Amino acid sequence: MTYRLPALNTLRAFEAAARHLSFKTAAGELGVTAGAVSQQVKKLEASLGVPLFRRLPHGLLLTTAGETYLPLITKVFEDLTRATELIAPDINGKKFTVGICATVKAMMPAAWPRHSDDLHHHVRDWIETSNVALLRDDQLDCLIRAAGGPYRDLALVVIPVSSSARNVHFVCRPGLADCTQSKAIIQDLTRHLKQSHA
Amino acid sequence: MTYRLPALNTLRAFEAAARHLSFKTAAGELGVTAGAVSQQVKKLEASLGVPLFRRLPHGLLLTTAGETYLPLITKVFEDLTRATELIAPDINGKKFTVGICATVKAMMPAAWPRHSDDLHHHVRDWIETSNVALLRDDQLDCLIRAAGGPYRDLALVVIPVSSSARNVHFVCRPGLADCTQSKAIIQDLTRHLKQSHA
DNA sequence: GCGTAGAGATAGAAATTCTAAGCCTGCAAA
DNA sequence: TTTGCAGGCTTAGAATTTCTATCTCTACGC
Repeated sequence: MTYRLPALNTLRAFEAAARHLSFKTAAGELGVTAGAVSQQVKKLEASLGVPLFRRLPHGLLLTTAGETYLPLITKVFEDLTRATELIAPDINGKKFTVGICATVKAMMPAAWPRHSDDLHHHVRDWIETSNVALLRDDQLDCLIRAAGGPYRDLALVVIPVSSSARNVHFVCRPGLADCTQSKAIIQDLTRHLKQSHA
Repeated sequence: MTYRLPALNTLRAFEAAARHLSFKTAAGELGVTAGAVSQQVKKLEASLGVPLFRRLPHGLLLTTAGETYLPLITKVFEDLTRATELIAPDINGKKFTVGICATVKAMMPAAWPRHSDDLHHHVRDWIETSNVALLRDDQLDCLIRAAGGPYRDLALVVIPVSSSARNVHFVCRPGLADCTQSKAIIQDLTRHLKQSHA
């Protein structure tokens, strides 16, 4: 039972690019540069012997083959995600360890995050720091800090702060940018920052 | 829609190792060393946070998690193979370009392979050569030659030849070792060699 | 006991993948 | 028309990942 498959990582690039019809956007989702996605897709097309995209000067279109392939590949990734969650719930479900810098902490209501609706479902620990390196070591799942950067290969969500204060940055590894935990934290953060500085 | 998945190539290693309950055999199937498979599997287990195998001094057992995971992952690879064949039939179906060395050619009946049952379904071209390098360039899909080697990262099927003659080697890239084409060629070769040298 | 088979660790080599530039094309606003 | 931009392509070299080669260790069978 030998499978003759294209390189698996190229499929990841294809799937994201095809969903967004853009190498650049896909690159953002995957946390790499557009050139990397372009190369991966080209490699996939070469190994299949079939073009998957039509490159237009301004964007992408799927070929018929790509059109056929996309939903099948998406389903494969969904199945894979489900299978993985089944045996390793932690991979998507584990509570976050969150870093937060003193500046932002000072901007929040005194009782936060203790009084936040259901943040405790998503967060295990709060650590006062602004050290981005901890994200790369997996010592933190995300970091909330005053605007800074650049963060290179990390994902950034800018949380707008009205009035004079500097914006707040939510930084994490790209894969974690829109998981449940990140979304919950960002939403709560946004709401409180709006109230405090209205 | 960001998937949080383990590294995809590690799944390939897990799937093969779990099917064979052996890193060594899996390594053969994948065309790498056992150490490489061991490392990939360890990486997968680390990223899942769950052990998939119990390592015994003489072999492997699946843990409950591994037991659950295997059929799901196998199905993913099957789906992937089907999807890929759908848009790129060539990837599994293309006819082989076969190299055969003069020595072996001389051992075969004069009319071979012309008179072989249905080898023409599987072979596009026959080229007289014994140059293994052509396999790596994809100029050949497989090579039939007098015993030699080692072939390093290539797969080898030894075709036993009775009596005094040297064995015959069927060499190809690992992924092609047991696809339809290879099997058909090996079977036909074996039958004729047995007849010629009985 | 002794030989062997298979898994684990590790250092260095090999291969893959990513980035960083610069290029090119067409759209859109001035 | 010109200028700015957005997005894809290409390429060299850097960074990272993966593989090999070696050696060690444990149990099994003779």
